[in-house]
Amino acid sequence: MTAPARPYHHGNLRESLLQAAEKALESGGIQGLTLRQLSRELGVSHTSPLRHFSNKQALLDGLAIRGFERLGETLSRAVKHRGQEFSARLTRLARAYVGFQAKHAALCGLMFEAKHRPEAPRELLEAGERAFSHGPAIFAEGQANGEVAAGDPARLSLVVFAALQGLIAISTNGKFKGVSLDILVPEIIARIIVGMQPCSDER
Amino acid sequence: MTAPARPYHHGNLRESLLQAAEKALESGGIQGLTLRQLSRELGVSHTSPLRHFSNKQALLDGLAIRGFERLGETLSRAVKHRGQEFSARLTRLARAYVGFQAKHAALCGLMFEAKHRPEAPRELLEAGERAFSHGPAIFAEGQANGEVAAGDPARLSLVVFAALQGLIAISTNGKFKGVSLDILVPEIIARIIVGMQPCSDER
DNA sequence: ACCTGAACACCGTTCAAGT
DNA sequence: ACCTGAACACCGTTCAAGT
Repeated sequence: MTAPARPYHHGNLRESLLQAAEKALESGGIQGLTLRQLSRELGVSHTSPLRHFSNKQALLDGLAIRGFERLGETLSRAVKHRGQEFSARLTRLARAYVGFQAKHAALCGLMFEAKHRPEAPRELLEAGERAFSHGPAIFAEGQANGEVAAGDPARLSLVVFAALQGLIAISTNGKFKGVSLDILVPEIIARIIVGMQPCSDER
Repeated sequence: MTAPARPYHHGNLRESLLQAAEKALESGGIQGLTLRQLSRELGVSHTSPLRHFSNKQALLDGLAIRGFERLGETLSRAVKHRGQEFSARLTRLARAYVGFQAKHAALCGLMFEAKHRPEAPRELLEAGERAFSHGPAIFAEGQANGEVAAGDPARLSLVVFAALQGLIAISTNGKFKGVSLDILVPEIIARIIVGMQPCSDER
């Protein structure tokens, strides 16, 4: 029996690179994320990363894909409890989304920038769509319960996520004109939901 | 009479740098924007830019400030006609905002990134606020005409701009799931406006 | 299969010097 | 006041070579 699948000098460099890259991103921004610096930290030669990622952008894409996967898990947990009424679930989802972005600001910036490129790999686009799929899901369930007006759940969900995403983009340091996002998020959700309620008093 | 205020080797390098930088940004993205490359194009030494901007970030900030100023002018033109009804004006404003971002995508990315930094200069933050001031303005006028429900105009405007900003961020290549922003923008505006109309049938 | 080291063509920034 | 040139400490990527 030969030695197990233990690579040459490191453990599994690909995984270590992604972890170190994310740490570097959170602490020093995209500026501090350098293949050579990563190599130094992991004690390998400065060309080793190119064995696992064909270039720097490929590593960034890998980081973005994992980011979307974790975002998806976070949103999934937020909408888990099916017993609640629609507006409560949507607010939980919105808070989870904004919270994730606040916690991983640099990573989220990278995620959307990576997704925007025309040459973005299919895997990345799919990871993004999976992460956002929890929105349409609860809208569809809300419609099934008669809590939400008819319409394409994906489009209804888009309005909410767009508003949240824009709120984050426009705000500075988690605030807009001194008002915390914790306060603005439910306010915005409430305002948008009004336009999505089924017409109980048709005339 | 001595020679007029004609600088040493160039015309006015500061202005030329900003123009060349914006051109480089639009054509090659932030990647292609390099002090040394700019210097080469303008035929000056590679350290000349540092005479006018203390470092690269200062030049990027300058670019962002001008970007916000031009955005403000664009939005100002969009809301000029006071005779129209509120919803038409808001839709024009929204289209102008999305159009500007579509036309100057890389610049807009830079603008918001620059504004997000904790060390962003005061001048930049003020330019940003001025650009967005046209939103609250038409909301206030809409309220004066009885077309919009009561509430802080800045907060009402925020909901709309956040939704637009997020729509741009979430979409890829000007589309979301194959649907053009030209279609989605008025749809979103219409959906949000519903929640802002004054209660004509109070009970 | 995986890693290394020299080499190449770039960067931003500093600093003493020039006109 | 404005610009230059050498120098420093970095980059990403290629490529022949090693185990």
